[in-house]
Amino acid sequence: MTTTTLKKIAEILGLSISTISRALKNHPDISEKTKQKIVELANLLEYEPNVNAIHLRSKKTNVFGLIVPFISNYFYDSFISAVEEESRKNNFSLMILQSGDKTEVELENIKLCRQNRISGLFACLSSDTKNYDAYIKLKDQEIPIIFFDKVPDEGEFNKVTVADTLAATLAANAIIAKNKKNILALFGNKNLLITKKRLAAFKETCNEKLTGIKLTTVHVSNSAEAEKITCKLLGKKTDAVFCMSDEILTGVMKCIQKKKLKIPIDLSIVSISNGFFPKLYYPEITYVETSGYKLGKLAFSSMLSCLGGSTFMQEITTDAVLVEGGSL
Amino acid sequence: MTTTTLKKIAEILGLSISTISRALKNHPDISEKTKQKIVELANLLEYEPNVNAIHLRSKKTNVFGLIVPFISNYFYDSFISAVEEESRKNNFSLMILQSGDKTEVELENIKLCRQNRISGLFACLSSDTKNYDAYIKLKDQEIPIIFFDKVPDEGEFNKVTVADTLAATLAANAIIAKNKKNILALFGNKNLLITKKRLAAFKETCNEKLTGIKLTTVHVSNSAEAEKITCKLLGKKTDAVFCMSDEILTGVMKCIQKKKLKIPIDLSIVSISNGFFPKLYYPEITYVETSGYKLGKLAFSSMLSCLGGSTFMQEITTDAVLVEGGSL
DNA sequence: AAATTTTTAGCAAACATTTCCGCAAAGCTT
DNA sequence: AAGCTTTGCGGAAATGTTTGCTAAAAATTT
Repeated sequence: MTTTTLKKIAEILGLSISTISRALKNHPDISEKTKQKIVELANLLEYEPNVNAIHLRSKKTNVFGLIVPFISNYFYDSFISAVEEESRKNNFSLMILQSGDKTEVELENIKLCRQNRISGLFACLSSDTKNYDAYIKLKDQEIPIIFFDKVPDEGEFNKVTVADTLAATLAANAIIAKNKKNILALFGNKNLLITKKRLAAFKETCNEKLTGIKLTTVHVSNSAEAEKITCKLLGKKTDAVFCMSDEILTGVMKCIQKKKLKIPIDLSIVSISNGFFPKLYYPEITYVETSGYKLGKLAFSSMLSCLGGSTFMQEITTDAVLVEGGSL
Repeated sequence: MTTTTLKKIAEILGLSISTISRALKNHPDISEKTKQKIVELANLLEYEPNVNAIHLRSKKTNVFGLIVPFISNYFYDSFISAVEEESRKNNFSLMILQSGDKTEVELENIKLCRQNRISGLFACLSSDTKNYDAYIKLKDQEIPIIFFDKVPDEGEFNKVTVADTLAATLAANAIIAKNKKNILALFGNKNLLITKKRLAAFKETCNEKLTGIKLTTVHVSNSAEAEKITCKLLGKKTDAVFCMSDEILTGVMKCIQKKKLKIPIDLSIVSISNGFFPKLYYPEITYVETSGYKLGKLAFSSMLSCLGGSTFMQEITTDAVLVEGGSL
């Protein structure tokens, strides 16, 4: 079965290609009678416009690129989910690429995006990406870029991020409000902006001198390490543990189960999270929600305003709210 | 900055477009000297072939469609991850679409795929999709389809599935080997083929008459329901719980935590799983691994052989192995 | 009835690429 | 040196769509 094209319809109806094209776009130049005939046949033959031809002619692809360290991830999959939803609603396609958190693959992905003449790019940096030339090149070609989550720490870019400072502050305040005095706080990769922000805000809010709190902070690079270090550092007097992320939370909770500690009697737990993992435990973990899904929606609307002509570069932040579980 | 095209290079060098095209493809017709000159300039101008033009001409897009109920899911995201990896390695692009487990959206997605003239489709059915006409239409257009996970229960299609029967059998055998006599087994949506297979195999392996096992089976539709029903049905004598999926496992485990049961002393747990969630708990849950990642790799190689000309329709199954945790 | 406007539809170019032909010049064989 | 082959490159068509321009036919106004 050959696919239906404008040409084919034109030949059958003895009309010109341009007439068919106009009729299907409801152009006023074509009479109602002709239009009807054409639309009918097009439906019958299940005509689908060839996007490649359209893109070629219009020099617009209506395809977005999306680069993410890993698809299979607590946070990114919900971000992707949101962007996919919006893309479909707005007649865009989505090309999703994962970098494996490696700069070299990230660069390769950017190249792929350029080859595909994407209309815009959603990008999350790999942990060790420090050079933004490839992105600047895209900008020079007037391809809008929305950075999310892990964003460049310098340069004029559009960024959407979760409310790192606010989230950490809310978490710390919640802990302080419960009069906890000996806090173990676990953070991720210390090079990441996201870590720096959360750490700074948490520390400042605890303000040890003022509150009389003893705060122990530590950096871990994955869940297993979080488990190990928690088991090691958890002292008799520790009365609260703060987890910067879901990955850390899962490690900490494994240690808690191992030590058979009663939450929240023996110990309080508070996390910053997307919201899924805290609900896995009983009692459910109290957390500050930073939603990947919301961030995705935000990123998309940001993209649309870029396409709409806005050249205003800014960093937008989602909100963060404390969700009470039973762990505090 | 305008983008570089063959035409542009041709004009600068005073050569014809076809010469440029051939040179960049290392065609023997072009002399080494000319080739070198052309390649040099192309690199300098950062020439990237326009995929739309290529696809238009070749009538091949090298784009795969992938339809999945949800991106943000225990299983599918690892499947997607594998397919994305392979696609990139093999110079294909991937268009990922989620159906929200709704047949109507699934149909819309298929339409999108047709519009984009995809070279092949990876599809997972929505729970209540019973009509395969849209897929048959694709097949008629000679677009290969690889169904995965939730596959049609009739018709000539390519399917890749996890080893449902084997997995359930392995799990049951592991439980029997430990001499458990009173098993609670939780299964998902009873309309799904995957559920039917696992249920049948599990039941058969337990063979109550022969083994003297008391088996209680129940269907739940989500994690919360799994939790509730476990809390309700878990009797004093129950010595093992089987979970058909990760989603069910998380619900069951929440109940376990609530009841403060000691695993595996008070109760044994065995699950069929992708492998991530069992490692969240302490002790880690013993599970039969059915990897979404492996399934993705399998689906992709299946797709490649379809593109290679194989018209042989078959159902392929990944293997399944028991991974010992400490819950049995 | 002639002139003008409106309606309706076709022509052709352009988007970037590939590839089948064709053709001239150079090299080769007798 | 006449015929033959090889080398190196260009012309043009084709892929499916859109759109500015043009033009015939119909409807309307003088």
